Amino acid sequence: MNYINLKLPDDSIMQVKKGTTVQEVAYQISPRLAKDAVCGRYNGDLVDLQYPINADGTYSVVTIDSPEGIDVLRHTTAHVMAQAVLRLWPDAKLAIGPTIENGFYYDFDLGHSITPEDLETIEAEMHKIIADDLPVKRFEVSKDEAAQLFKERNDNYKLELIADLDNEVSIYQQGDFFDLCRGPHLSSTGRIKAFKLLSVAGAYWRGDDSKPMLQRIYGTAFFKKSDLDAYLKRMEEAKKRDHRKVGRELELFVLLEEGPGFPFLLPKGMELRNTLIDFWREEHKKAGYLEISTPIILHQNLWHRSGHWDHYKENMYFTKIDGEDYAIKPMNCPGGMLVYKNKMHSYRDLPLRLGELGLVHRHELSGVLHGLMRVRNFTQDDAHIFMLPEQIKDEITDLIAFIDKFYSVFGFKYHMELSTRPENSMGSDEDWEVATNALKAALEENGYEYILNEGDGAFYGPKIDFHLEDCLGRTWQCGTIQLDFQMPERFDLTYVGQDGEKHRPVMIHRVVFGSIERFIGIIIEHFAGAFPTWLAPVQVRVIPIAQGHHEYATVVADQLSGKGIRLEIDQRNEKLGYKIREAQMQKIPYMLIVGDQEKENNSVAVRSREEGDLGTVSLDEFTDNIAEEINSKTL
RNA sequence: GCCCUUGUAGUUCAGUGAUAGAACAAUUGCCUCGUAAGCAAUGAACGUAGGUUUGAUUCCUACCAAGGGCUCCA
Repeated sequence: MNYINLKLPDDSIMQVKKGTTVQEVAYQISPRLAKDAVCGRYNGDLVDLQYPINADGTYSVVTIDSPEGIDVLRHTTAHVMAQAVLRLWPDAKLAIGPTIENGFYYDFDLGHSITPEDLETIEAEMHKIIADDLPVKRFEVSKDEAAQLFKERNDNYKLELIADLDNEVSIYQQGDFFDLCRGPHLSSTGRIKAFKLLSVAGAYWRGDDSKPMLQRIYGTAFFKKSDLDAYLKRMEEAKKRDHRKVGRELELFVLLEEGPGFPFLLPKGMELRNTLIDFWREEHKKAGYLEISTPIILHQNLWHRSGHWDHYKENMYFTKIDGEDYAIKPMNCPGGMLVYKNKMHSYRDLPLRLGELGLVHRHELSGVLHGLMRVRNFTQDDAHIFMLPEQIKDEITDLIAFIDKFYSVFGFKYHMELSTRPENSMGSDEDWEVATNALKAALEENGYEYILNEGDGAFYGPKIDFHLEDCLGRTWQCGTIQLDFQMPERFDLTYVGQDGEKHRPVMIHRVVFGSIERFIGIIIEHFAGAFPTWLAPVQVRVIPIAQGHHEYATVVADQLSGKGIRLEIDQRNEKLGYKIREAQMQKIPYMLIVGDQEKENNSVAVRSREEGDLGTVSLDEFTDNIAEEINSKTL
């Protein structure tokens, strides 16, 4: 009898008979482990439970509570869904069916348009397949054999996939269904306990808009019903704080048919925006920035010169003035270049930091517009920093700390990504290398962790992007630092060095919020509309109990607004409970209830949005407290 | 831009081949009120343009807009 040695995760060696399956090994370690086993990891590769181990190697069990385990479950669920779809519509052709972050999808090509109602029918069919507890089997075949199989099913998508593969191809089969798949899979369909089909959507074959449009069904699956329910509940939560819904309810902004992708900010949204901008200006002044403003419409020659005509034309809007061609700016940089060129600069002036809250317009495809998150015009909190080459690293180091300061105020966590040279870009390889290395050095020498995105840079230079994470764990790209050797070259920017000669400065483009509008959308969802007091468009609502208290309410209001506090008085002829409910729904941080007692003692009864009735304090005390809260930007 | 779904009052949602209904909001009146909805009355809508039909908000077509999706490779 042959024995083999398996190295387990705790570095111990286990001896088993040659040919023992992954499942059996797990059972020998512990029956409990075998019960929770989804598949195994043998010599680093994921393998099915039925996989027989024939040689020494490392071994570990993948269980239902690991990310890989859930992935396998979802993958098998995708196969079951494909099987159900084929039973219902035998002429369907299968494209791809991978797992994604929170579930899976499968793309189909079929004549019938799948409707949301069909999802229930498909689910019912899937439940039958699960109830039958069909064993899932793996076969390894040659490419030609595989091609033969899918030719019979007339499935040109799979044939295309097979053509791209190496010699050995694996097929998974359950009942009458088989699919091309790398695996691994659950051992049988009965192990699927909790799944749900979520939506149908169109998707191009291989994401290419010149290829046929397929029908994609999204779904998700979990090992426990309670996990599925928790996931669905989290989705509901996210829906409740959707910035489009909250923005309407709190009267922050609107999007109208008259301006698709062009948001209107309402008075309260404008308060929010102005508060953000005040904060931005204050910090930028402290950090040595000067502020400029450049025109929205500029002559087309400028855009030829900047390279936008060649690289960004598709996203730009154009207009004619006095017979000349003009363009509406999609970016602020060319205007910034002209400001720099307006006078001579000495090396002593550098780094020169020019900030601009610039309104840019970009033509985005109609199908991608989304609330404030994806729009056709937005305000960038831009800045262009001109400096000596030897100042790059320090400047970037300072910038990272600067951006960090902003995000901390909102309680956002974030991570950074470094993007390198894309196709269709400008400049020499050497410039790109120098620029990329400077960014890398600033990150690495300061001990920052980052993700590398090859080929994802801007057309004029590499960049560091900041992805912040909101309270639901979703990430949003906001800040970015982009190094640019091209623009100074194209605009022939110079400074006079110590030697009295002209030299070429290096430039950084950077934003902190990214788009002010989008940042507003993000914080709406992050705070679910319940903004910290310093940001809240209305910080206090004074609520007189009855009409006899209106006069004192005005006294209270005058004192507070004298300190710059934003407030409203609710003088409607309604009951106290009614007014409180409404203020509560408007998520106003503080309600000040004033009646006879308060009037007598020059006090206010404070009710907080979060904690309810806080009791009575003197008007002066409340004024001091809230001023301090606003000043410190307490979360 | 492309695919699917959806457009009814300020908002959320009913509904019908012939008279379009509710709740909340708004306005007005009554109640003068102590911590999440007092009572009543009133005004207010079928996205746009064609077509089918005796008759269309409803069925059909086009357009406009909104929602989901179009990177995550068997």
